[in-house]
Amino acid sequence: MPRISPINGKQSIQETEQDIEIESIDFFVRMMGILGMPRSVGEIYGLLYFSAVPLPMDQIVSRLGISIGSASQGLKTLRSLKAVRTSYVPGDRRDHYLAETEFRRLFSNFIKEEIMPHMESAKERIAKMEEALPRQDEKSAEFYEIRIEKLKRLTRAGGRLLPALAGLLKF
Amino acid sequence: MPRISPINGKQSIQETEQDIEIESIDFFVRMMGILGMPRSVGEIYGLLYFSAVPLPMDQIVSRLGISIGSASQGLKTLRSLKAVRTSYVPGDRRDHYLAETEFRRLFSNFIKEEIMPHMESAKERIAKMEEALPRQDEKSAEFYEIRIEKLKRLTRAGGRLLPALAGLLKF
DNA sequence: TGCTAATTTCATTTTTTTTTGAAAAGTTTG
DNA sequence: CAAACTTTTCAAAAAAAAATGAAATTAGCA
Repeated sequence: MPRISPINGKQSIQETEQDIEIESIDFFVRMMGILGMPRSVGEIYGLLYFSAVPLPMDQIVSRLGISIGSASQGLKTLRSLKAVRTSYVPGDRRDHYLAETEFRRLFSNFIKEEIMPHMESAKERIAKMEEALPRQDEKSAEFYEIRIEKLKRLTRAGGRLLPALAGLLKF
Repeated sequence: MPRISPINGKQSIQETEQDIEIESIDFFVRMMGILGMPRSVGEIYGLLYFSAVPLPMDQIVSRLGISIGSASQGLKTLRSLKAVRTSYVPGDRRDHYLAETEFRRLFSNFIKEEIMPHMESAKERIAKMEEALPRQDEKSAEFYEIRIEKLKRLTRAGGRLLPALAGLLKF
């Protein structure tokens, strides 16, 4: 989305801020994409990340040109990830949103909420495989046992490593 | 997908193997899902993971009930991730596929191929933000600088941590 | 080289996900 | 408590992603 520059090449402060905003939205749309989040969620976070003041939902809607449904849903997702929080603005009955910018906390939350539940169900499925196994005593049993053991090690390692990961984010 | 058991409660070896296969496919479909891979890719890997012998594509197609297009495309993806490799079977002109079961290697590849390129483009986008910034010298400039600095630390930390991650998988 | 089996490609179809917008529900304040 | 404003919900529409299958391509073999 390249914007039209003034003829003299000098940009106003508002234009500079808009440029950063656009790049920020672009940045987080892709980041959230990697994490499997819809576009609108990235857009909202990207807008809030470079906003010096908390923004109410209708501002998010008009600045991003998305529907109020998307905005409401996107903010709900971001709240559940603790990626945004509301801040009270005196004399205004609307909720105002602020981006959580401590990535360490964000990741730790993401792993806990979005990844760890999968690890749990993975363990259950491995247990089912083991149930299916023990009755046989022929040569092929060993092959299956080894493969199952590998899966167990994987989930064990994942279960330990992932929660520790956010802690490694030293920055 | 519960299967019909024989009346006497005893399962044949083939049935046991089918059970494990089904659980394996289920397991990897979800795993791959977390990593943003389509269902068919998980199915193929799950089938191959518990196959003692390398399987040709047409077996994959008939056993999973997927189209040859999906199978071909899925195997292509898995090959590019080095999650499967072909093995030569004398007297058969078809390619036979085998699952790579060393998860450490798999993750290292996945991070290198699928994640790191995004980190690169993230750095480029941050650079663009910085270009947009320096001209201004008012109080708000500091706010933007701090936020940009945070993004830089994030990508720097990510760029170091992620490639090291597979190495931490001690199992 | 020509024949055939195996695989890839890709336009189309199907399925899934995301967005929209309007109605319903909830809140605040005079 | 009722009017005005804000937010949520959810059925329908739109968009995006994945699967299909048939044609095109490639590779093995006689």
